[in-house]
Amino acid sequence: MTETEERPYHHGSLRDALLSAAEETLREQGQDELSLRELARQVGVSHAAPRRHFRDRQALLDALAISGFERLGEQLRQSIAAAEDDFASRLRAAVGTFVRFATQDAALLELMFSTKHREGAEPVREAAGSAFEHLPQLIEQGQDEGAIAPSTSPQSGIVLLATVQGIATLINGGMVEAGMLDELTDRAVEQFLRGNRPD
Amino acid sequence: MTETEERPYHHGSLRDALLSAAEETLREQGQDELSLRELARQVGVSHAAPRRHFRDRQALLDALAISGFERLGEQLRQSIAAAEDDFASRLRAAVGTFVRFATQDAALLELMFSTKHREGAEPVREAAGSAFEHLPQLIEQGQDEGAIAPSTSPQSGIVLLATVQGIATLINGGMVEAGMLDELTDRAVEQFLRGNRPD
DNA sequence: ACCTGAACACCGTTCAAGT
DNA sequence: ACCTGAACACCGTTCAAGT
Repeated sequence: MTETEERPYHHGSLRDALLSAAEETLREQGQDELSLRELARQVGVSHAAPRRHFRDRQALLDALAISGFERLGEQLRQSIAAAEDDFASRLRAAVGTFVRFATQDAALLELMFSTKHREGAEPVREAAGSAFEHLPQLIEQGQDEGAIAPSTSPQSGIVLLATVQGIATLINGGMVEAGMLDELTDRAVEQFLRGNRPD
Repeated sequence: MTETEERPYHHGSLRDALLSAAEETLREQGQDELSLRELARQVGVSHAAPRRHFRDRQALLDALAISGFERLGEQLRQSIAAAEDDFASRLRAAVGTFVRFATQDAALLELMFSTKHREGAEPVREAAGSAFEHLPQLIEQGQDEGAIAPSTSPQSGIVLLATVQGIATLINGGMVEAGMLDELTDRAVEQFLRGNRPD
């Protein structure tokens, strides 16, 4: 739909053009179908041009993961800000946002949490850290409100995060019916609240 | 280490030979490094020979995922059988087994729960179902023992499953330090038990 | 600085042909 | 039935050269 319009690149924003073409391909075709040469073709440059901006295919994938975390972080921030001020409302909003993001962009989720950027991809992990940076504060708020026990460690937040990621993965992989999404996430939140409630 | 011994194949067990070579490559090099041609070379047949047993690369990946689920299911069965008879012991044993499997074979875990076999890979999902088939019974046992509430639905089990998968994914992807593994899984189990306890 | 074109080594997949 | 060898179209990556 946005292929051969007027080519506003050729000099300006090759990097961005490649990235957004890649996002689209990732969403619609999956990671295996993502080819540097094909992207170059779509964007209208030679196959060697992307090299200036991404040293290799993995660098492109890393960049996609990073922009994914940035987008997710932004959405989390917004949904928390838009929710009621109490802990439970904010938590539910954040979890809902994450799970929606994760199931709407399955291939991207997979890429973001992939094994690939294990070594040498510090930036990806930093981006992941930033996306979830408000989580500890949220836990604190819950403790201050008395919604969860003061003994609740920040690691309980990580466990909840893992749960949501896992639910999305099970659904994206087809191991669990998509219709169960809401029920499972609701249950996960309830379990978290009950499992960490005071006294 | 098992490359060029005496080649006991050439007729017999090409399929098995390819599969086990693939498992090794997957574990040591990752999915991207997995090439049909290279496997054929390792096993000592022409590059077109694998075609007889795997119609394409995806079929090989599916077969790897299936054998992964079979192995995981077997390990789960054994660890449950070897544990004390009470619900909590069995649950902890099963969760520990899953998490160990998942972190020792990161690339395989990723493949097993991947988006790839979404359409047309019924066998993979069946294998996944078999691997976790004892989970509902385990939940029932917990209810019978009064360890968890009678209202606990089987879906709580899925949530726990998702949690463990998620923890492994976070660690395998380097987003969480590997040293936190035990702490996180313990916390996940405790939260599950507290979140579903009776009364 | 940014891009091109040719070149290299490697894929997955297909197909006629061999045993 | 099972495997081979050649062929096709496609990669990622590199590098000298152009503007």
